Amino acid sequence: MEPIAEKKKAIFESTLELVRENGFHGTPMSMVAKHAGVAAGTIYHYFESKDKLICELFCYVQKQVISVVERENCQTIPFRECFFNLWFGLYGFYHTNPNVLKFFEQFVNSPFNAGRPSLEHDTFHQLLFSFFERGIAEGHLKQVSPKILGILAHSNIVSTAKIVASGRLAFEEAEIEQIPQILWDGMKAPNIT
Amino acid sequence: MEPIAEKKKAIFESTLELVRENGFHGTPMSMVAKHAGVAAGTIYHYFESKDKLICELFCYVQKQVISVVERENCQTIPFRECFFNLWFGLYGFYHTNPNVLKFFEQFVNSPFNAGRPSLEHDTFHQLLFSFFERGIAEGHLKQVSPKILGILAHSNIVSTAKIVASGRLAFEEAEIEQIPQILWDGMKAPNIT
Amino acid sequence: MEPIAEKKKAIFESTLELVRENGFHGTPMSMVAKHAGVAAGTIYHYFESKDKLICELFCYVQKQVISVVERENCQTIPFRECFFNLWFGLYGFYHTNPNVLKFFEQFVNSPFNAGRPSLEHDTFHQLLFSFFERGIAEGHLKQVSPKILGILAHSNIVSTAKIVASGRLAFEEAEIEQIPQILWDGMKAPNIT
Amino acid sequence: MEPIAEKKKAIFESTLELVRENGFHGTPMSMVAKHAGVAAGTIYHYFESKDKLICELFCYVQKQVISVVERENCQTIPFRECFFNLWFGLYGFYHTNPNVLKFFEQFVNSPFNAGRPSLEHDTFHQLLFSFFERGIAEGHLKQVSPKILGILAHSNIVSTAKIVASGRLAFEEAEIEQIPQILWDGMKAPNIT
DNA sequence: CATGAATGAGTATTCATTCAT
DNA sequence: GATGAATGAATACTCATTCAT
Repeated sequence: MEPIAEKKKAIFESTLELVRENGFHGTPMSMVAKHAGVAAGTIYHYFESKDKLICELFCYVQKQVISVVERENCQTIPFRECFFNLWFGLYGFYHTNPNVLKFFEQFVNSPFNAGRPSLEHDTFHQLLFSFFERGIAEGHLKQVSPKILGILAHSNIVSTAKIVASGRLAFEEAEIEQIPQILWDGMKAPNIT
Repeated sequence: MEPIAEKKKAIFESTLELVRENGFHGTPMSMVAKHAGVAAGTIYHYFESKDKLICELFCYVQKQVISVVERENCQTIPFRECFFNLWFGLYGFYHTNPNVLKFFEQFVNSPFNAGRPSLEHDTFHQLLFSFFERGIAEGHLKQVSPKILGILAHSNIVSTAKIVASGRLAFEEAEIEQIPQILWDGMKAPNIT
Repeated sequence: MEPIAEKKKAIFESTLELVRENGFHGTPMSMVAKHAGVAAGTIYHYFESKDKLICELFCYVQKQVISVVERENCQTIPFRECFFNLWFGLYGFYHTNPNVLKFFEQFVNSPFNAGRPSLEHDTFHQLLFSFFERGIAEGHLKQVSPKILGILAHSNIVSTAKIVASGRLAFEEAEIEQIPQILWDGMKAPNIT
Repeated sequence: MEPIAEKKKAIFESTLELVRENGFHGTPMSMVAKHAGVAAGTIYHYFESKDKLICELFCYVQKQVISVVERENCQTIPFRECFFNLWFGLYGFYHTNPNVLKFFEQFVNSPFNAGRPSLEHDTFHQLLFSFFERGIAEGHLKQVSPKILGILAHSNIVSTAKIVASGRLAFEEAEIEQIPQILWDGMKAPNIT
């Protein structure tokens, strides 16, 4: 896998930042070009259109999220510990990369997201689902569709990161740590601690 | 409270539907006008700009959500039952009004949402937070910030409704019913059933 | 001649004031309506269009100017005195009615002025020209076309009033009084004082 | 001083001509674009808005007028001769460039002219005023504020050019030549010819 | 007479995209 | 590859005018 061209990366990062601040519509190609230090036309060497740029950026960013999941999802570690690692791993990633978080949320709720494959066929969700399958199979979790558990867990992480990032609700560190606990208590099989 | 003018309502409803399908940017005023059966200029009698239209629509729609919360949040009913009523009430509302759900999500993640008041000062969240305060005070829930519980519960409802509405994951009715149970189990105080 | 209807006059005066501040284009009918305290539709009872309103206003205002000329242009008074009376009469009128001055200037230089009759057939200029005809006939003025003298005198008055009104050049009262003297010295026949 | 870009000049000239015929408001950007042979968007590469275009055009045109004054205002030529050169120089310029004359008059009386510097700080008027200062200092002119003389002289030239251009008063060449003479006779010191 | 909601053609401006250099 | 001037379709918004009440 060849490393991403210097300029291509600059375009990605600029778009990410600008979309966070201004939204898709508030981010003209000319603005991306200027911020990335390239000419407007240059963007069209790397991306055939603005839509394509946005979609490729989504994939680029999703790969980062996937690598977080892959890092934390370790079969040799006890499931409970793994669950918390995953929660904090993803939360930490979104917390450290608020641009990504904001871009993701905008993308998911935009018409861009229309043509995407069903969740079953998307690597990120496959990983997520299989993680919860393990938990169920090993008897740690309730007998509930792993897909449901995956969605709930991820939305829980995302909404925590969003609310912290928005700064519209003051939180203490300690309070945040209670959140994955709540999630675990809700999902865990009755006989598990 | 005077009833909303006929045309104003038509504009609201058209916007809601069109924004769902096309997003903010994909919904020109001319399209709203045509769909609502009014002239383009007429919209500007009721709303001073597109931005204002969007923001007022948000308020209009949020009032509907608030009325759902008010309906279900009944002090005389045992808290546990009330919790499930609230969950299903909101879920049902979003499920029946997918336009609202989609509009909300787009709005919340858009630059429009910038100038809004902090969550503490918004009626919907106040109601939500006070509901969970009651649960904590009565000893049904864990000793966790009611704000956190409110946000988690609402994001749980929204993501459930979203995933069902997206049709990108097949669900059975019965599976959905497990979700508020998971949430309850996670939030409830240790000694409560 | 019936007196002008109450509302018609209010519309005239509002237009005069608003056009002075904002120009023709910057003065929508709705703004005139509001300022005059009438409904937008009402204006169309009195004037068939905005263009007509502007043109009628020009006539309305020109009558005021004409009455100034008629007042000062007195055959029984010596010409020289009459000349200075006329100069100060018109200057005083424009100075006291800066709205009129500004409106006039805008009108004269606008496309509205296109369809107007040649100066020979316009009452104001007829009066002006005949005043200077007298001065020439009586031997007070140079043997120059009275039309030229009329135009020069009026433009002299107008530019004096404009520069004072603009406030962009500080003047003392005494300085202004020198101006008609300059004009008189320029126009008077060589042997006249 | 780099030469003005080809297209920028075409836009200037087109605007000048069209504004003369139709006024500011009657001259949409699309019309300017078509007349200048460029796309509508191109105008916005050179001028950030219609207002800016108008204001820059004013400066562009004023420079032409200034160069006429500079050409005629020659210290080595006797003042009286210089005066007539200046009068005919400016008159000739306005007569040959009726677009400029009309544009100027419209501009000066429009709201655009609001934010302009006081006359003392505008190059054109500075030149004009210093010309008359010389005349006073050398004893050719009456002891009157040079600013007043400058304004009167210029308005005299402009109104002559306007009335000729309007075609609403028939003139013979010889009659026009009497006008600067009238002006000179009015301004000159008593003992001067 | 008076109103003001409604109309819709018209306008300034933006911005994704192209292409000659 | 890289540039950025040029394009022109698309869009928010204005405002003169109409007409049902």
